Amino acid sequence: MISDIQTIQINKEKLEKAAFILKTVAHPTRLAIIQLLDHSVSLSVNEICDRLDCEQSLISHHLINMKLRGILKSQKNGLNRYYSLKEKDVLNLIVCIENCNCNM
Amino acid sequence: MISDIQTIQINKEKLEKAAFILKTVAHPTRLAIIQLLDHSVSLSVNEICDRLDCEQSLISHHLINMKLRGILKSQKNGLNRYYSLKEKDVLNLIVCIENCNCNM
DNA sequence: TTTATATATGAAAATATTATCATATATTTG
DNA sequence: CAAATATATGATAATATTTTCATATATAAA
Repeated sequence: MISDIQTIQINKEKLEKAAFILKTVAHPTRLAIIQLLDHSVSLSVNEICDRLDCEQSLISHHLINMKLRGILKSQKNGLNRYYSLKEKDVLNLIVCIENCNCNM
Repeated sequence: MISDIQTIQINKEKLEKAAFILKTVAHPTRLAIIQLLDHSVSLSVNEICDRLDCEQSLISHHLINMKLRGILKSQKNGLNRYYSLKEKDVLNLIVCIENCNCNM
């Protein structure tokens, strides 16, 4: 089938999913968490709080949110819960943006 | 200098910029606009409205916003204003997400 | 110069996200 | 078991984003 130049199929559902992932990542603190986790196997909530100099509850909310959205996974060990990247793929996003010359 | 495993330098300003670009793109309608523009040299506001079945003023807001943030550029011709991608690089973001298996 | 058309603007309303705080829960240790 | 510690939870407040609507502006055409 010859596709009409004017007719680009926009898959609404796909775009919504994409936007959803992007939104999850589009926050300085959450990007920072992703970077931290990229450099270690896993980190406890408190370790992340310390490194980012950020309040426990706020970090917890972010972590749970990112886990819920499929970007992180976690594992409990004693008192601690260790979070890690579930999808290393998200790191590509960060590389993309860094290479993106959107001049601001 | 030997870098400490524990000490990953998080560049706050850089992350804020990255989050800013990501936020700009993290919206279904705006992703759709980017896709449309990727497939044509440029499109007028009305053309975009029609294709996305979306109200003029809303699209206009989105377009102006994306232009302001360095993702689009525009050119006026008579009554129309034609928008186009300023940075083809942003398309990589979309490819990244599509390849990202964040399971949701 | 009136009329029609395309786009922009700006305020207000609707909605979503993020941060804060107080406290709950779970686990470990003494 | 009581105390200490790590994390989670949930309500609320603070902010930010998105949508809507009414209208302004600019250009073209009759």
